[in-house]
Amino acid sequence: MTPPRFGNNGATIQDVAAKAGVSKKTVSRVINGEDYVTEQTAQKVETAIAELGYVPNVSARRLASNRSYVLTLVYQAEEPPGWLTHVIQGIVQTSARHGYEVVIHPCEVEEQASQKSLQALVTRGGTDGLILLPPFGSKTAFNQRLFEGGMPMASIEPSDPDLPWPVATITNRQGAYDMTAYLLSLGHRRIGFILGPEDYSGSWERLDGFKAALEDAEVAFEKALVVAGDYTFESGLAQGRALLGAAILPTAIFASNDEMAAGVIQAAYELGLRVPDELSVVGFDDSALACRLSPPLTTIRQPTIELAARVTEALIQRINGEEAEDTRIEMTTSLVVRDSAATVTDSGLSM
Amino acid sequence: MTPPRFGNNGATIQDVAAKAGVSKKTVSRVINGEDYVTEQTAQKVETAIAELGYVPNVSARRLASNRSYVLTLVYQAEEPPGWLTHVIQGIVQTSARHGYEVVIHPCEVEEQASQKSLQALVTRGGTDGLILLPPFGSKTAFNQRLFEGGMPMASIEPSDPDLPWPVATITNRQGAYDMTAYLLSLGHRRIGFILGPEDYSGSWERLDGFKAALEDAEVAFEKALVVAGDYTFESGLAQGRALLGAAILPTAIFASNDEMAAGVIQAAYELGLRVPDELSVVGFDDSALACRLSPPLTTIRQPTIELAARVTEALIQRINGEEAEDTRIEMTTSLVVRDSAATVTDSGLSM
DNA sequence: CCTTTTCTTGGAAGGCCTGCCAAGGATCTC
DNA sequence: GAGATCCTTGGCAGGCCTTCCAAGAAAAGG
Repeated sequence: MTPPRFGNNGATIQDVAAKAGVSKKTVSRVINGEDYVTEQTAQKVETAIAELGYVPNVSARRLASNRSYVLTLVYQAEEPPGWLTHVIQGIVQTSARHGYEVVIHPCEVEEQASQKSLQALVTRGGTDGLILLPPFGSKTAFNQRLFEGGMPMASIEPSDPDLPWPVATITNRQGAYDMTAYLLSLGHRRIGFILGPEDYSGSWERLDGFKAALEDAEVAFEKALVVAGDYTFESGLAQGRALLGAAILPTAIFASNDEMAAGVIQAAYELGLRVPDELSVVGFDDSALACRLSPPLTTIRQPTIELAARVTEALIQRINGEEAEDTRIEMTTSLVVRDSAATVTDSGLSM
Repeated sequence: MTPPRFGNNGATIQDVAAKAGVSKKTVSRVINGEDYVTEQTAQKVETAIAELGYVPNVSARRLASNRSYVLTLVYQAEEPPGWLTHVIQGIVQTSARHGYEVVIHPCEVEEQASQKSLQALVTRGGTDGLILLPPFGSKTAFNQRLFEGGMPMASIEPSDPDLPWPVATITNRQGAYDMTAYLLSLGHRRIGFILGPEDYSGSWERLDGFKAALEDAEVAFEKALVVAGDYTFESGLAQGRALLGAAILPTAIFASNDEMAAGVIQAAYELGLRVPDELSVVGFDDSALACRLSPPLTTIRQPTIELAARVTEALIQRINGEEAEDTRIEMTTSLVVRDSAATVTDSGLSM
């Protein structure tokens, strides 16, 4: 009936204090790296800690300090972004350095339940900060309420372009511009574009970059070549089929993320179109998928781990009440040329 | 200087008790669903809780009960298994139902540091249970020590076949048998096999199933057709090249996971071999990657979410001191036929 | 009807740490 | 050299919940 115990049957702060011949409070100061402790006293305490193998009890610390030392990662359960594991890496690395743990909180979208569970997590003091992944980084009434209630939060690739909390994003527009310029340099003039979800601001930024590159190259923008996807493989497949079944065929398709690009490659495969000889296909994100496709996907790399690390840093600063240096982090993307795009050829044009 | 606060500025158990006209202890009983509370009293308490919007403070509960209500997921940081997000889903669902939160703990393998951080997590009472993903589910001295120290733990797809703690695995042998039988039914007789990491027991079980199917079909097992990979895409690519560059060509290649199968497909692509017309390629796991490849991969599905859910259930039972019903969970796999394997043809044989 | 068991509640005593305040000593200032 | 200022340490009072124990009420048993 009694629950089993583990750990902290060992030393407590009291034991360390006794061993070092100081007060609990002084030990506490040493542990937390506070000022006003003599080098000598600190030394004694450190020694005692080492000898006893003392590790502070998190629960007690949390209760006393009214902090949880927990950061919560909120993302979509069913369709997590392909870069989730990278994001986690960045967050955990940084969190660990500051003594924070990371709790994961996969949510159902549009779900009352997930709001309730998040609300509960927050009100019971279960977390010190929230990191929101798309599509949660938006100005919903719920988020607004959390923010105004003083909950530190941060977003990676937010849905809304301007949020009052720290935000980390990439140069979506420039990335799309670079990719489009690259395709143009290969001679492509009819380039299909598959848009991301309408409610992500990044989707529009990518479209924007695409348009800008066309304009700069004085290539006419054709509305018929732009179709709407939602960053899923399935939408890429469907829209790929649509683009390749239309009257005027594109010689290249720029899917605005890798998942959709994989869908396009599959659509091409179904139709017996060889990539890149007969159709160039490019993506965006440089997710794990990209180099596993055949042909390996030419795409835009985003420095996800570092992005996550930076935003975590900013969040922790905010938790500590420090004025965050950068409340809007923007990291630059880079073009990764692999094999899925090639110079436009006759066969491509004549199809 | 003072850290910001959020939440639990609201009601405490004391407030609820006052409002309901009972003692704190009685409220506690209601919250924890203990016996010996009248329906009527419980009702009063419930009402008070609802009206005050009371949520118990986790830190206090943790300190008092000497439990953390946290489960920790341990996995490899650099090369997380492709089914990680599914595992997380299963774990979180089940944990949430039991009031547990899930902390992620990506580790470096072979790293003193990760052991230290895990040890710290454990001794300071930061977690009630560990869920180990490969390659951590093994009989290392460190794990043994944790286990003997009374730390509840569980493994998914363990490296060692017999562990003293609960283990969840799939029918690796049967799955590989089924796949091989399927390939044989398509007429393949020279089937290449790419093995997983040597120190995973699952790798050998899969090889075992492969051999058994050959034997049952009275097809000679050729050692030269078995090569060693390590479940990474890169190893699949390398070994795919090796198999396809050898003197006697296989008509099909069975990569023992999807990542490696993707590598083989890429190797075939490089050589201009059409899959499945000239070479059949199959995988194992039915990871997200499988249906995104072109052609979509024929593979073996493992019910990852449910597997994770079941093992989490078992772990929580153990934490609660209940004798776990099943200490070894084995779930059955199923063949998923897509397009990457086809009947063996002349072209394949004559290559 | 009284004793024994079962149910239902309450009270006190912590869990281990940190925040706040105070106090003594050292250092500085003019 | 006396007062002001800083540094360094300690003590106490919680934080909010649970565990343990006790006690009264109700039910059961003889």
